[in-house]
Amino acid sequence: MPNITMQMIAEMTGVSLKTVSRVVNKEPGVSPGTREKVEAVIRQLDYQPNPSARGLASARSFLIALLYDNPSTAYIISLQNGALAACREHNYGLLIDPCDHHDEGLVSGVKSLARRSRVDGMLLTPPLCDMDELLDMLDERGLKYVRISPLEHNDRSPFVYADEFQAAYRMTEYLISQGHSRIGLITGHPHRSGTEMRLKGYSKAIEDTSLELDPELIVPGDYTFESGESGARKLLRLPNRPTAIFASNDYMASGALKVAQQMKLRVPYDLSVSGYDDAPLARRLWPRLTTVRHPVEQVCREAAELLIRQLMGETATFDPNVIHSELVIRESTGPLVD
Amino acid sequence: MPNITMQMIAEMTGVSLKTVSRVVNKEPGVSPGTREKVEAVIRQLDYQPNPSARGLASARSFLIALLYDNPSTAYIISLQNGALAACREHNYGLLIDPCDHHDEGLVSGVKSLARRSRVDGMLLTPPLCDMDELLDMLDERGLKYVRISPLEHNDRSPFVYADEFQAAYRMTEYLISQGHSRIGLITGHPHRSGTEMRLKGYSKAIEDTSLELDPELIVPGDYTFESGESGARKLLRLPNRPTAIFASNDYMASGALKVAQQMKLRVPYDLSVSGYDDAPLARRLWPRLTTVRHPVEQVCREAAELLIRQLMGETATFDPNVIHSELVIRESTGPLVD
DNA sequence: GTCTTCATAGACAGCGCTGTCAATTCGCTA
DNA sequence: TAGCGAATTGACAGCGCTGTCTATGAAGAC
Repeated sequence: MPNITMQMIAEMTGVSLKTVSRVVNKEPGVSPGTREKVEAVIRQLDYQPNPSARGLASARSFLIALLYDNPSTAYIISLQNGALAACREHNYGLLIDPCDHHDEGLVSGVKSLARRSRVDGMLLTPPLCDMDELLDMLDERGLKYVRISPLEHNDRSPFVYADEFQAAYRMTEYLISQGHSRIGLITGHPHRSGTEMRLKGYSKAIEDTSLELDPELIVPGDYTFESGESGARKLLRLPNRPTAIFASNDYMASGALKVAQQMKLRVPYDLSVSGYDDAPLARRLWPRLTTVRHPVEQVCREAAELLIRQLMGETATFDPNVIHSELVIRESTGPLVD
Repeated sequence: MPNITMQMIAEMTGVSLKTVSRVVNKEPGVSPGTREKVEAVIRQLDYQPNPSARGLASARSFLIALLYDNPSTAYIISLQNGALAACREHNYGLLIDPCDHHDEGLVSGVKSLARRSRVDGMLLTPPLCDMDELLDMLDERGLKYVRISPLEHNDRSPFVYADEFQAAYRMTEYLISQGHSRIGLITGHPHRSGTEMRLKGYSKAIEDTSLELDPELIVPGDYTFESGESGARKLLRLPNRPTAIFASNDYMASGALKVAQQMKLRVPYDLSVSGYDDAPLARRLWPRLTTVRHPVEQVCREAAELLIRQLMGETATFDPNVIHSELVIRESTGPLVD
């Protein structure tokens, strides 16, 4: 059985090729009656347009690329799932491309990808979305792109991010509501997006509740398990140690958990520990981590939607696209219990 | 600057369009001199053939799909990286498609993907590679596919797998060499590939060392953390408890670790625990897990190579493609110490 | 020197669609 | 009832390649 073509649909319906094309692409200028007739035949034969022919004739590929450089597999998979959802909806293809932002050849590598694959647009994730060199190249080539959780909320291109400030604020507020007045914070990697927003959310919540914002209680981390350990150790050795630790991600929180266990502190009775991201790990630890569900998938989905809509001709919107995060309360936090 | 086309290369070199095409596709029938001249111009202009045009003219898409249905993000990413490596080498595109093998519409979903995207071939991962219905559909449509770690090593299609039998054998042998004579095994999910090979490797190693193969020491698991916990609990409550536990994957090993800690058993001094897969988790636990590095990436890379070579016209090879695994000795195993 | 053979090269017709522009029809108005 | 603009439809020329077939020229056989 040969593949079904537009020509065949046209002949069967008794209209011209072009009219079928109009129906398939939901273009205007087709009477409702004709449209319906054509659609019926299309459904009946389960016609699928040939992407190569479409691409050749219209000088587009109906492909977008997702560029990432992140060590966390769970994060990448979430991104992908989000992007895939949007792609499926609009019948776009998704090409994935792992990058290394330390690589000198990154920009030329991406350029070469763009030339080879002829993708119509790109989704840039941290830290790639903050590399000016890369953005310059894309601008130069006229490639559309959407940034995901960029550090800079400028209007260089559309971008999407989660309300990490607000989420951190609410987490801190929650810990305070559990009776904690000395809450330690282990910050994230200084050059990563989110780090600052999480810190600011924490600080603002402390201030708003007129607790003391003790700089001793804020220790640096870098999102690794090890930095969580050392951060927690530092906090727990303080003369007046905190009764709760808010780690800026779940890996660091699990490091904190380990230290607490080593110091014979019972979590949550002697110490509350909370994380951020709701990584799979958060549910596997014991006690399970109270954390923030970082809506990575939705953020990426929204970004892909935005990109595709732009490619389909909508004018770019530079409104901030904020996705809402959610607190996940589990067993690693609670009031102090003797 | 308009895009460079074959026509332009042809004009610049003073040869015909078709000759350039021959050079680009490394077809025979071009004299070395001409070939070199054309290649020089191609390099100079950094010409990249238009995939849509190629696809349209040759009725191929130069795209392959990777289908997966697996909860482990690390596993998926490894698969992807392997497939991507092969694709990059041969200038193929990779489309990824997460599936749900419980979904009734799976087969028709994949069919629809194939029709929409026109992929030239597919990479099937467990458990999809063992769904006869799916394979039937692919055969019917004439789509080439390569199976990754299938349960059945038949010659329905080429397939690639890792030497899990051998790896489990060597792990068991290693534990015996550390002085353990009662080694518990927590098996994997009964319907998953690998499970049986790991079990058989264990059994054979025990027999070959003329130790007693005690059925009490083999407890069922299903690759989840929880089943690791309950399996370990069962083993450690045995009157004559094992001094080493070999869990069929790292999640279950981490469950065993937790139980050991709860029972105040010092790992590895009172109990050795080993896993399988070398998941990221294995390095994050304390003590770090002795495990087997499951060469997922290489397996998938090999599979993609095989598929692409087939698509490029090589006749299918049904030789078993076995990829070698490696033992990773860390701190969770060792001889007993009082 | 002619004839065959082979390696090399080019001409040409699409692949299945979209964009442009021209043709046709329809609903009204005057 | 002619006339007009808007809505609807279709004809046609490519998009940039590949596959098929034919042309050219040089080498070798006789």
